[in-house]
Amino acid sequence: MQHEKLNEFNISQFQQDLINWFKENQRTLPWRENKDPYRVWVSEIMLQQTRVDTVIPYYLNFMREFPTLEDLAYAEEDRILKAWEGLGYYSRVRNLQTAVREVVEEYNAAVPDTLKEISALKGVGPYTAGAILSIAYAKPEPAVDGNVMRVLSRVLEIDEDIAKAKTRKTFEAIIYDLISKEDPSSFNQGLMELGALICTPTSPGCLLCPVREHCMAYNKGIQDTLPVKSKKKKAKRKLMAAFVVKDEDGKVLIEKRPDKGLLAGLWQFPNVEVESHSFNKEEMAEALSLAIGKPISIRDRIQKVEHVFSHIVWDIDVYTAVIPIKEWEKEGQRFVDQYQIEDFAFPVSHQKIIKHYFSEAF
DNA sequence: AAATCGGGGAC
DNA sequence: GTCCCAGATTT
Repeated sequence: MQHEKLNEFNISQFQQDLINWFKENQRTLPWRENKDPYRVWVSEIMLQQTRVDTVIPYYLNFMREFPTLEDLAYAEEDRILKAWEGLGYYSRVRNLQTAVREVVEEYNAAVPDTLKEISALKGVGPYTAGAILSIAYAKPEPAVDGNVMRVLSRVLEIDEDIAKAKTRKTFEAIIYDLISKEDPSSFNQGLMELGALICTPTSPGCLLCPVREHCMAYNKGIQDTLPVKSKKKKAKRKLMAAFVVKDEDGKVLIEKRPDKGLLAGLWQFPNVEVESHSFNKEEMAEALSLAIGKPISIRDRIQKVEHVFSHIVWDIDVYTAVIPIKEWEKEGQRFVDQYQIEDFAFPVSHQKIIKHYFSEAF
């Protein structure tokens, strides 16, 4: 039994109009050069919650560094994180490597082509599984992302809240009936490309839309009221103190973040959360001692950094400190100069500190 | 079901 | 400032 939303809907004509438009108007993108499952996979992970224009240079560099599944499987963690530096959601690349290693070991380096097997891989959720299966293996599986929910909410006048997790299942159920069995790749990519180029979040270009005739929202003139999406609450502010600790050679102390949680595995300057930003040298010295496990006195406050995440805002005061004698370098800590520091992956917030510190004569 | 997990670009 | 982006995982 077909989904009720598709009664009186011309499915085959919709498929044809969408696929023809996609074939004529799709952008030339590096991951569309061929259908190599590994290349498709990497692109889909990078594209999660990330714009095409942002991904392109990262994708080109990543495929140059890790051209094959095996290259990625055997790479060191600091190298893959460096390749991901600035892209955000860093667990994506750690999960990708975990999954690639499983494919090498369990599937003889061939990306599995069944929903059950591919969905079991780390970091491969419902969207990514459908995207790889349809694009690389021509399997008629739905790949429901934000674009698809926006486009179909308008075409079929669906007013479920797309911010709710279960709403994705509604669209998946519809797409099983709607998807082209002859060309599921162009169908899925066509929906996404349409969302990116025409059926945009604000002021959709309906007059240029290839499926305008099929669109219930357009025919009612209510395309601007869809999709329905509840708002998320705003980020919480955290006051931080970060420290550039310099040794007698002018090298600075960096440390590796824990392998779980926010910015896992990236490198940073020692830092702590503070109650307030009053510049009190004794207070800050105590905070620094807590951060690196050594008593050291503060020299100056040199910079203020504000960094906005989705759910947190870091308000960082940056201090310098000098140690007279270099006497330690514990596990997960390094003293590096301004050239060595380039080999380590830093969160953007601390890249701002590097840039400022090494461009001035402190 | 809600929170966590980055960063940037468009408005 | 707000929204949202080819989402997945954890709580």
